[in-house]
This record gives sequence, C-alpha cells and structure tokens, in this order.
Amino acid sequence: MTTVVRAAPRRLDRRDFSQSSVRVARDLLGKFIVRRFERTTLRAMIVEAEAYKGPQDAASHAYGGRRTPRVEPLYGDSGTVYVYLCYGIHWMLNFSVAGPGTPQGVLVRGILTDPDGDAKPLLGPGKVTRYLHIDKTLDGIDATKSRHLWLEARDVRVPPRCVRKGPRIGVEYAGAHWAARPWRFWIDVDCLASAAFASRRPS
DNA sequence: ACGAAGATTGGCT
DNA sequence: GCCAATCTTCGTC
Repeated sequence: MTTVVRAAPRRLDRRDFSQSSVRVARDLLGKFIVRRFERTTLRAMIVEAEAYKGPQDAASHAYGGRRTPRVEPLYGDSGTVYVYLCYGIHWMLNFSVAGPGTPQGVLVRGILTDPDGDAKPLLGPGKVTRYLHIDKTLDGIDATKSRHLWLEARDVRVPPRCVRKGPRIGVEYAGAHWAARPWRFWIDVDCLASAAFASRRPS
C-alpha cells in the first residue's frame, strides 16, 4: 500500500511577489488563483502569464514613470491587485510585483479551470476574468491578505521542460524591440499531462 | 471639453 | 484576415 503525501496549500505571501516581474511571471505558472464571492469559491491554475517591467518598458502602463490614478496599484506593495478595463469590454487581472514604488506587473493570461476534475484551458486575459468574476471592485486590494482573491501554491510540479516563453501579445504599439521581449510564459499542458503520467509509473 | 487609443474577443468574409 | 463592440482613461486644446 502506498501513501500519497500531500502538502497543505500555501498562500503566496509578500516575498513571493517581491521578485522581478519576469521571475514572478515564470513562477506563477502552476500556482492557483482562488476567488471567493457570494459563498462561491473558484480555483484555477495559472498556465500563462506576462511580465511588464515598468518605467523602462514601452509596453508598460508605467512607461516613463507614468503615474496616473488608474495605474496607482502598480506602485503599491508587492501583491497588490491591478485590474483595468481594456477596449471598454474586458477586465485584465494583474499583480504588482518587485516591491512598493516599483511599478512592475504581471498579467494573468491563461488558466486551467477545474470544474469537478474536468480541467479545461481558458486562454486569453479577458476569458480569465470573466470566469473568475473579476472586475474593478478588486482593483487595489492586497492579494496577500484579501478574503476575496489570493494565490496558492499546491501540489503541482511544473517541469522546466514544459515551460515555454515568447513575445508578449498585443503590444506592437510599443515598438518592435519591446514587443519582441520574450516575457510571456506559458505551460505546455500536453507536456504537463504526460509528465504527470510518467511520474505515476515506476522508473 | 474633446477625441484618440487601448496588455481583447468573437464573428464574418 | 479583417473588423466591430464598448467605454474608461488621459493627453491635449
């Protein structure tokens, strides 16, 4: 008889969000978003995320040190939630990272939903927020403390060989150089599935 | 006060 | 591949 040791979920804390945006974007792969509202709890695994570097990054809302009311959450403490409306239709979910006063951010672009064990990929930042019921009311909250939205590390191992990276999406307006930076990270879910299968077999 | 643009998505040619 | 939807935000006048 085998015993499966399952670690308790660990809520991501200030330190987890305090690294550079590129590092956090990579590290958020395989982590879970937990969203609570009206006696409902939704959980989804992050499978795609993008890094924005702030003042130096022409694709960032904080480019050139821009500091308007909208982007203020980016300047907040690590783990502050930044939600904004895109094209008047879609809410974008971001986390401020790299420390207070440093407007780096990570955009969540894709999740794996888990309704009754039937995991299904939801790719696209607008689809992510629609599924999780995320809107402006969550803008500015602290994800390390909130009862409505936080992140968890659970028993999911993401083999490095299953991680892909490439240019960010929809930022051509920032110019070829910044649009080409490989700061979008995602999990090859097929690779992850076969890795999980392999780990269950004797070596 | 005005207007252009946007870290997207889905539908149609 | 092209384009409309939809509306807040912010630069400019």
